[in-house]
Amino acid sequence: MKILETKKVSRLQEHEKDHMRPVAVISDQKRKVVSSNIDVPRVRKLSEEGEMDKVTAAMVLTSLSTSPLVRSPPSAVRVTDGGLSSSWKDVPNMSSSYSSSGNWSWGAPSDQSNPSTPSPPLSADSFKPFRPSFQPDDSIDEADSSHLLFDEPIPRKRKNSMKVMFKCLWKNCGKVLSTSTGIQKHIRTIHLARNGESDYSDGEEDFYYQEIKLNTDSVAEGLGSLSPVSPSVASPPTLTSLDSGALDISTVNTETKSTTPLSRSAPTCLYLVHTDHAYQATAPVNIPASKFTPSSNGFSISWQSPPVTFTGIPISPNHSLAMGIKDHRQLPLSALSSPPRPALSAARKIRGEGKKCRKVYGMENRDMWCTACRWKKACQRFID
DNA sequence: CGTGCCGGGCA
DNA sequence: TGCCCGGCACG
Ligand SMILES: [Zn+2]
Repeated sequence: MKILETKKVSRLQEHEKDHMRPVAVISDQKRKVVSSNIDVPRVRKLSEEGEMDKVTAAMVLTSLSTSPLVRSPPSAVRVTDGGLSSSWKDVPNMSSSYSSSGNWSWGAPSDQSNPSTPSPPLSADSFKPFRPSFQPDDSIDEADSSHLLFDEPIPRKRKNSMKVMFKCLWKNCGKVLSTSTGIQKHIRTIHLARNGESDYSDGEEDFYYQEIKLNTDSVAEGLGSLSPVSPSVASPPTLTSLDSGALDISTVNTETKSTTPLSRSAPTCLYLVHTDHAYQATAPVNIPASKFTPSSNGFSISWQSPPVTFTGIPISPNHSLAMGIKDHRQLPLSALSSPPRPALSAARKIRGEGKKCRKVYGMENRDMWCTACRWKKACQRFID
């Protein structure tokens, strides 16, 4: 233990690059190392409510993917407090199943949880009793038989040929594109009505599409299951009709389009769930999430909710991506005739899209990564 | 170039 | 077994 600290200290000192940094704020308890002289006041103003509920709302939206009712919001995009007008009964969440499957002991044997949760300020505490008017007999999935995630014993095994697509989760839109940027642009322009700015992406689109992986072998069946609506998804022979340019064609969701600018941020009020992915390190179990509908094959929904930074590290609230408007065309050649291609995905992993602990918390807050990330293993907090 | 993470090394 | 790092793939 001593040595550990010393080691760490040495490392830090070596790199001592972050002098005035809110770094070790949390790591005090156990390894107070350098924190002795840093001593961050640890102020936490819960000022950014706006950010918060926006995020949460987005999360909710994500969860109820294809919500039954649509009805545009009566008014007041977001009630100040408490006034949330019920409506959406409940949110069937996605499969957040993560049962320490063999590997390392993610369980976090009830340790870290210090009196003052080192975790991000707004953590386990705010466990809101969401679901305002909830009928017990209704929904919430029937079979709560915790079907475990991966069908295979070894989840982390690279599948041979997997193709990853992105499906729009908007109400009646089921568009499927093959590139994340494509789907993002689609969502931005079509659903979020961000038409004005060509490409100004705040992370919001991330919540409205889902990354699906389908085996190239059984492409047909895969698509069939996950595209109940939207005729355009039929998926032409090879790749889908990917193309950022011509996406506004085809299935233009009527209501969303017609409801004028208000339609953006469709989810409206109902920002309460606040799932707050309690990360396994501190708060052992739960992540308020029921199961994903036990339909056919369960593909992984990319949930993830950016934990709303804190301390002032910018991470990525609105990173002004400085991309030119360059034409950016899809090189057509690549699709056809690609003998030496397949090896690409076969060899290694496909690199999950979602931000992992490292990017979220940053190098400086390394102590609040999940153990896996700290050890450069597959992240367990933000699975994808 | 930064990031995710597998394989492997060290205690 | 816990912890960490080299290094590689990938965007
Ligand atoms: Zn992680």
